[in-house]
Amino acid sequence: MTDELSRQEGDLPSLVDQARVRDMPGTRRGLRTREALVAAARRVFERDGFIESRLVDITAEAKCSTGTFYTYFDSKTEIFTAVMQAAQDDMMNPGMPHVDENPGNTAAILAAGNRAYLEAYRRNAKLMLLLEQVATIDPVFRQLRLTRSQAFAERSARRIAWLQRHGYADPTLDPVMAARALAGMTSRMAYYAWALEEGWDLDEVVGTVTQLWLNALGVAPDKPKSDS
Amino acid sequence: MTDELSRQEGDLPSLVDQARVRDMPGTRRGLRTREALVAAARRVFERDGFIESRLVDITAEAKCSTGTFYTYFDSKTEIFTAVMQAAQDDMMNPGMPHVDENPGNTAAILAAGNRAYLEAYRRNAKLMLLLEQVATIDPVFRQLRLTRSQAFAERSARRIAWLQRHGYADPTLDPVMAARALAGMTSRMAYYAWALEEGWDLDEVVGTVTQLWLNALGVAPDKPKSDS
Amino acid sequence: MTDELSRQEGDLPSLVDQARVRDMPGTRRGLRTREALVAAARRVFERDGFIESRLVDITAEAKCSTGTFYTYFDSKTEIFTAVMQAAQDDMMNPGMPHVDENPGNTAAILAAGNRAYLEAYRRNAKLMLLLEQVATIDPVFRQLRLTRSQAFAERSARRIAWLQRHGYADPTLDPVMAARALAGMTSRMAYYAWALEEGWDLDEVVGTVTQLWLNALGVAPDKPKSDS
Amino acid sequence: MTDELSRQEGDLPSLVDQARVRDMPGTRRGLRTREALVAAARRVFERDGFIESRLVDITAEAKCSTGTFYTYFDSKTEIFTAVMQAAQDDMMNPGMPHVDENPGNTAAILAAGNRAYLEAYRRNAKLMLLLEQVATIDPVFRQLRLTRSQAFAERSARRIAWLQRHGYADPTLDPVMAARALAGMTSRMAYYAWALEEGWDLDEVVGTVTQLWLNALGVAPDKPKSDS
DNA sequence: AATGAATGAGGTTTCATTCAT
DNA sequence: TATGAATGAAACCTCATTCAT
Repeated sequence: MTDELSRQEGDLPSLVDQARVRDMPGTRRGLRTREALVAAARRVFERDGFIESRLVDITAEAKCSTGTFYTYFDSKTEIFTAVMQAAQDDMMNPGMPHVDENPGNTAAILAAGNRAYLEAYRRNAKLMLLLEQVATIDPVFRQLRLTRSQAFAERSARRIAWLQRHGYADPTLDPVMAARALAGMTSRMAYYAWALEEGWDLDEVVGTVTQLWLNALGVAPDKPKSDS
Repeated sequence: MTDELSRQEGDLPSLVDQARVRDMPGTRRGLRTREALVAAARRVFERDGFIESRLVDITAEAKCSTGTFYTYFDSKTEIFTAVMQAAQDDMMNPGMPHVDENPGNTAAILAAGNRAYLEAYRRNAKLMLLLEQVATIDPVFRQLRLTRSQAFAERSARRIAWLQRHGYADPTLDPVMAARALAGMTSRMAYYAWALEEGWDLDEVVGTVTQLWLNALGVAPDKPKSDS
Repeated sequence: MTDELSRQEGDLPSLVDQARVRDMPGTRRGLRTREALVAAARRVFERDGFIESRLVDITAEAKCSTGTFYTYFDSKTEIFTAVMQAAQDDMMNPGMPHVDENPGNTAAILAAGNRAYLEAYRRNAKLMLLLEQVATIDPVFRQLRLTRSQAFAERSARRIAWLQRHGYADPTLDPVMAARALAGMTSRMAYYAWALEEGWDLDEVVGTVTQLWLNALGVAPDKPKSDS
Repeated sequence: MTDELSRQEGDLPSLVDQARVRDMPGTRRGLRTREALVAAARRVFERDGFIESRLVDITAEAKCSTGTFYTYFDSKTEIFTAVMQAAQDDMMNPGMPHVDENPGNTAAILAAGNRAYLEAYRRNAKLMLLLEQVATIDPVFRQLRLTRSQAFAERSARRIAWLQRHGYADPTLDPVMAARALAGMTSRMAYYAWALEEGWDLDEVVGTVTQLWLNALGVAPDKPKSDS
């Protein structure tokens, strides 16, 4: 039982696999131009949204010609993939501190996982909003998100089932559905907090969300459920 | 304590107020044309999405000319408002059965509220997906959704606070934030179930979600929390 | 044995069938605009060639906006089809005078057919050059020309076979291949005379071509071959 | 009276003169690169046509960079000239066997000339189609073809005039125009047979075409016209 | 002599909106 | 109130050619 809950919806584990990007340029100059384009695209996308942004805005921001864009990308969608790609490492490695994986420590484990996730979300809030938008338009990205959140839920589901089997969690819950629901709750809170509104206190969100997870699963702070 | 939890994110209480539509046509013929346009727009929007749909598709579907469209609406956004408007009644009146509002009956109340909400969502799943899309584009609709979910949360928050005050719910939770989180969880589950995937069993979803609400709030099935 | 030789390569009998044009506009105004576009396109095509001409040249010539073009045509190829369509009547009805279809009159029949064809070609020389160009680009038009010239050759072939059977023509010739060759000769002469060069005398061309047909087929001016 | 009829439209006698190519590269390496480019260009042109082919396709096929192209050629047109140039030898030396140039042998001479021409055409059919296309676009190549076919016609015309003067051919024909017509017929047959359709038997085509030449000119198989 | 990234003019196409009928 | 042709700004994309390395 390792970091089963340390990743949640919003990470981008499979973006690489599903939306292949074309071969990287061979020369150093080409690499610099490509990076400039990706950075420019991120700024423009975050500023104007995916739909409202124009390729010419991106090339202008990157200080290159429209033709150059097509040297590296085939479409707005493709450079969006590259932007997400570049942000992936940060989203994928939320810098979760080590926590003792002892079942009696479930509260701390969940807290750490949620904090890591929410912090990563906050760092990339504009990008997440962007992904939300693109997912409503492009079925590929919609499917991507779905697959990903299913994968996350599965891990949480395994942890929940384990807790249930050992008497640490409410045995009446369906582990898969509960996992989906709670992961969805967390991601939605992140969305409210940093994609839409601004300024909720991170600690407060972490505290509430973790508490709700614990309560919802029926995990007693320090002893197996069956003991009560 | 009335139906504080019976409405959740996804309803459209304030659509009328924020996105004004122009005056209704005077003649009977005009009324019919307008209705045909709204119905056609709903079909086209649901089929193609808001962005991908063209006014000419809508007018073709409504069997009228493009010019006629502008007799009744000023823009694509305006007819979208009208479509949402027309769907509002169903979304607003989820047909919730009467439930005894006794605090000891909290489980049944929450179950009924969740069921009503989820059923309404399922009936209007495509429209909800649509709203999701438009909200990512149009700040008016984004704000609308936010305001609405805040309003819902406030009602849930009041109920939670009431339960806490009377010893029926975990007193350590922030009622406002918990309300946002749990309402978000429910709406996200509805989104997964009927906007993205297909075929989850309604009863199961209702059961799981309600159980999670109850657990999360620490509501004992039949006795105040303080009694335990 | 009627006008078997009265049509040759260059006519457009099947253009209608193969490259369907979209429905005609309903209103008188629309009809006028469409006609203006087709007329403008013919002028521009004849002036600049198909490849070199731009849609904007056509719309400028027709004094309408670029958008209007797309109300009536989907592409440059489609309006080219329409231009050919419009020229078809003239090419199809070369105004051949009545000639006595008596076998002893073969020379006069061939002369009349060739004259009619060559005159029609001369009237539409620029258009024929254009078709030549488009045929080298677009397989549809290439196939069209091939099918058409095959059809023409078949008719000539029947006439030749008839002449052979009755002893009026060289029986050693393959009627089908001879027909293809002689029709090709005539069309090539028309091409040289009026598509590339300018100023060959029509009567001279008709005379030479007819004489070559007669000689080539071995048709004696006034008596069956077998009599010699 | 030498090989006056052994060359016809389709050969490229004057390509060198009219469309100058730049100086050959000095080094062996450069020569190899240039040759690779020309060979690649021929393949690409034959595959995609002149208009549809892109320089980048050619350089990719030649396994060199786009920049290198401009070391050897100034434009797409120029490399096309070079491709034709390279094919010229084959087209120019159709490998015509020696035939006794005795006037009584006219049939054999014509047959040999036609066969040599048609075989060369068949070997280079795709290239001829290509030339056809470029000629419709580029006035230089159009003029080239015209000049060439005029030159050929002149030679045939001289032979025809000679035959007429000595009573071997129909004296009523205009030798120049008849030559143009018959050469055009032959080239058109080659075009039908191997540029458009496929599978006509070479011997049949040679036989028919030669027969038509003989008949058309009124050349008796074995005796002067005046003897008949 | 070779490279290949950068350029940008030049084309095509779309579609919300207007307006004369 | 209804019509539907006309508009044209605004986006997209291509590719021959240049040029710094």
